[in-house]
Amino acid sequence: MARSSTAADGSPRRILDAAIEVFAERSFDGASTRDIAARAGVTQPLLNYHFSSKDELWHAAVDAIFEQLDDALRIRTAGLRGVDPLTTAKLLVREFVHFSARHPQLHRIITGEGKTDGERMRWMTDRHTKPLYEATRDIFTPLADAGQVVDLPFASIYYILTGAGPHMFVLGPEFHRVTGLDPTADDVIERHADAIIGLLFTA
Amino acid sequence: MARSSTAADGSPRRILDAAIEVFAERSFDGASTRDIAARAGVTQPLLNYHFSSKDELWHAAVDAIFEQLDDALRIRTAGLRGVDPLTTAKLLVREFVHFSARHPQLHRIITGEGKTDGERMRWMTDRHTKPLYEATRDIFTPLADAGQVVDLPFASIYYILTGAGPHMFVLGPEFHRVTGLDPTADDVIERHADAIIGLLFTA
DNA sequence: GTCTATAATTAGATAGAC
DNA sequence: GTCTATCTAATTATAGAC
Repeated sequence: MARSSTAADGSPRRILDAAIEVFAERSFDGASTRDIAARAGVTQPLLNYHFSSKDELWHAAVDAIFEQLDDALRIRTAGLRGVDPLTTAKLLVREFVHFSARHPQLHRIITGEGKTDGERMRWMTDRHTKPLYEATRDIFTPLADAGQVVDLPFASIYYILTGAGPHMFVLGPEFHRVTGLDPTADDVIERHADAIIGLLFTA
Repeated sequence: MARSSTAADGSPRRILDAAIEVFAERSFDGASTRDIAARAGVTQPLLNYHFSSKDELWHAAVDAIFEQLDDALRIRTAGLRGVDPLTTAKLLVREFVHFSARHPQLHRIITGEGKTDGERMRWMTDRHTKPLYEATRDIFTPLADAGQVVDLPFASIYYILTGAGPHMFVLGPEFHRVTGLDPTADDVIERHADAIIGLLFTA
């Protein structure tokens, strides 16, 4: 079991949590190590002590946020042995929407890096995004064969799910200003999960 | 009629086009005015001559890219007087997906700024995003009343459309690496537009 | 209108005390 | 393990020649 952390641990953990926040908000170039250090309550050179460079800190932060997603999805499926694949898939999609609402940092980082073909994008894609894509495909393919999922190529389904699911939370401040709704409110999150599930599943 | 530009004009226009590119790729903080100047083929102080600061250049770039969207949508609806509202709405959604594919910069900038509650986010939302939201709502509301649109609150529909529609193009490099598909290929774009329309409209 | 040169600030990283 | 002090490089913006 891995630390999901809400802070409280030692300096490395607090630095990592602050790094996730700042990298998500400002992207890699815009994030300053001084800002990260300030939010972690430590001085800036301490980041170089625990993580040897800004680049390595970024990699560690991305590992940590993806690990939090993996944990959330794994916990959701644990002890679901007898449940049918369709119900399991819907529960996973619901958990994914909930996670995106509670941790908009993940998709903020993904959209910050996935748009340019650089070293960081390739590392993140090979290590995290592609395995997630393939695991999701393995769950959806039998359902699609059984006609229980909307009839679209899986690539479309995946990018519709990961686009539509987190978007209102990624743009939380904008969403609130435009609609007057609170993207952190339980009923808004639940209704959005219902909407995504209703769109993607046909059974 | 406004310049849609593919470059070729004077320095201010070339600087603006380069600024859209770089702000989209690296977000505001990560974009350097030297990089923008280099891509525009001018020296860095010239940006301050034409646009007085990096901040003003950003505002001008955002106005320009939203103007390009407005132009594309306006041209699409021009001379569509006799066409019924449902067909018009579908054509607009299709045009929106096409625009997002050809100009992923727009939603790269939106996701870069809409995630933090700052001065730029508020300006962009009040001036561009909210009016677009309201115009879209005016088109969808009568269709929803007639049962021709999926039965969801409009806020959900809008953030599903603007999340799912552009996402594979915003993450173009990642999408290509994960799926092997080319997000600039005409058939990929067309099929994605079909998918979005199929999901949102019930008639 | 566009350039070169440069000022003022801030970035990431290192040295060394404790 | 954490700090203060500081180095070097890169940032935005300005001054002034042409």
